[in-house]
Amino acid sequence: MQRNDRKPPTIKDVAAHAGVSVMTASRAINGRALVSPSARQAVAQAVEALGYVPNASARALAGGADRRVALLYSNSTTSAYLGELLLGALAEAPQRHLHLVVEQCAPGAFAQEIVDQVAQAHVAGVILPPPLCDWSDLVDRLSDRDIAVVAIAPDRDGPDRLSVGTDDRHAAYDLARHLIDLGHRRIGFIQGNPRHRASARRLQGFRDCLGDHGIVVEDDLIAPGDFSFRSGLDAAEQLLGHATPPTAIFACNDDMAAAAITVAHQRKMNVPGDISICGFDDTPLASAIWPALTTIRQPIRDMSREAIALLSMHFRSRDEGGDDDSLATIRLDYQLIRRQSDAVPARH
Amino acid sequence: MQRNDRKPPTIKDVAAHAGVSVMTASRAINGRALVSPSARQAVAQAVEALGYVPNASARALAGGADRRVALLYSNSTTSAYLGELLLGALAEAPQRHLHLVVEQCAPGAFAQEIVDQVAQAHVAGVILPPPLCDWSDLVDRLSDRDIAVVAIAPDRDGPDRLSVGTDDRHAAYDLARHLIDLGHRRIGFIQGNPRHRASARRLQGFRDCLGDHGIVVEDDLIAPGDFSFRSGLDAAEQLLGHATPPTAIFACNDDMAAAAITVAHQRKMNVPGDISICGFDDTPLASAIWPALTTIRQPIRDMSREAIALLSMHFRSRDEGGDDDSLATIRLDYQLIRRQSDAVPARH
DNA sequence: CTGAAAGCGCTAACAA
DNA sequence: TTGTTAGCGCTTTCAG
Repeated sequence: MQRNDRKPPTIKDVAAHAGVSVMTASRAINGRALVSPSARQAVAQAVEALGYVPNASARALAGGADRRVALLYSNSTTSAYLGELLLGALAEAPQRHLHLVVEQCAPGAFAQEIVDQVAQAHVAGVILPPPLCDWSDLVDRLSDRDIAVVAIAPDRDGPDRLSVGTDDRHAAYDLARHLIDLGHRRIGFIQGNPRHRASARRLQGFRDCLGDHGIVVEDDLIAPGDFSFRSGLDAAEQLLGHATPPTAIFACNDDMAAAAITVAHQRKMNVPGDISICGFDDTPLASAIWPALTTIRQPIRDMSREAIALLSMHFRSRDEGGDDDSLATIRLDYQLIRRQSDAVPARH
Repeated sequence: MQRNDRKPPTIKDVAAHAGVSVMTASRAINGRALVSPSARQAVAQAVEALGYVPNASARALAGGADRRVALLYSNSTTSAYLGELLLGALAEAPQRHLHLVVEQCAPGAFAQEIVDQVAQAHVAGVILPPPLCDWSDLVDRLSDRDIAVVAIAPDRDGPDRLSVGTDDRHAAYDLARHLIDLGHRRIGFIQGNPRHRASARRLQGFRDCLGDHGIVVEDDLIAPGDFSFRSGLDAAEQLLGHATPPTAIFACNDDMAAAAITVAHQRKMNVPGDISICGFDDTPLASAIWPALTTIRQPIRDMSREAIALLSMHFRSRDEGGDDDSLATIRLDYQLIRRQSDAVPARH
């Protein structure tokens, strides 16, 4: 039961223990070339024996390569989403020699104020989760100041900007496909907030899938919504009150799916026996309710991880190749999470 | 539209700009004593003019005072909770000159493994959210290794350990009081998971309050639960199926309160017209459903903020006073969030 | 009250 | 393949 040492070992201790110079130790530790296998191994053993952990501050200071990057969030970012983003970013940043700072932008602030705030923090780049990433005035001003921007799941992406996201259309297609594979033919759809472009993309995926399977999409079965539980209630009433109600409902997010379940229960319908209901996003709500929702999970944590990686690569290429802007869009895989809210349709 | 400078200004630039030595600048910036008002002001102006931001790495390296502290979480910590904890800790840590690292402990790991992992990271202290903070084997082993531990909302606290939390009993008392003030006399209670001591404390607060107002607590009106939505469904059925049902329900968390609302709706009852329903914790669910829940909010973000502060003070006193362990328990204020799920009872 | 010198732990750059 | 020299930006001595 070894006690916590007063002073943690430094690279000097490692070098001494391994019988090499500090520089060789440094090189070995960082896995650089130009180190003999024997020296490499000796250092590795010393590190192990001493329980050496590099001092990040010293490393950053000496390397000069420590850059600050900010994760900016607004008060409309839910803490669950933010939590995931933070975990991904916090895990990746040290490995990329980036120092992460987290900043909240004041509610109702002007773009210029936010830019000033960020600039004052001397960050070289910012990660912008929605809805900030879709605030073009903000993004433009940041770019004008020479601050790199990575958008997380933006409404619009393209080769002219750094972004990471998932393919909403494709995910919606897959979820619809899942329902069709179960045997459903009449499928109701609850739309998301029309102001979010993701809504349109999810609907598009849904439509494409039904079309590809030769199913005609009735307008009556596409109900409006805005992502709120409340709107899901109304939409579900419309769908389930239909003369020939659907055997499945595809809600554009989990909240509205939960609302649909509530309405189904009010109407004494069994979920999923009488009606299958699927959500989107895999929020905590999805597994908090009964029946738990079959839904689509976005890899939020991976997104921020990739965002950090993207920034790191961007800085590197900019430092080296001059103005070589290797802008990129990373597309991550979503996941269909199957739970208990879907089943084969009841035979009539 | 000033461009982002290649190199951020250093303390040297500030000193030069202010016409003083680097040392005076340093002292002024850190608000130390022994600096003439004139020098202090000159430095302040220089900082302002140059947009100087101290380099945290350099500061930590030189000061030698950079300590690492870990926020340890298990996979049973929800991301919303974790997100709040992170925001608080990330905001406070830099100010206290502490470097925060975030570590997940592997699911199913033994206490010893987790301790080894933490020890390898060379942290001087850890913040333990529930349920980790109630794992006494883990806490003991950490202490044995001379690693300071701050428990967040532990089941059991006392003068022998560092902890921060809220007064569950008191909060429950207040919420019950709120219902009584509205005019309710028959109040149902849905218990939390009996394995969490918070459940017992909430029930105690509820009982105490009713007792203080001369209301007899019928055993029939105390329904079992375990914090899950599912259990809330059963409990609400029991309560609302009672020969003389209560006019209000106090659920031990939001999930169960949401379940109670679902059941009430199934029974064609109006919430809050026919029955008031309150939750606890103010999770995102509370405002995602209709009617939005009146509930108790725990200041999670402040808890982690205080936890960092506690660690900082602990280190300081230990460094100075030798083995002076000024252990402390911080109790934060909760907040009663009034939304739309409660009202005065209907006249019969 | 102020400043000069030294060094925190590490890694560029150079030399050997 | 290695070691040496310098210095990152800041703060701690300790002397003015």
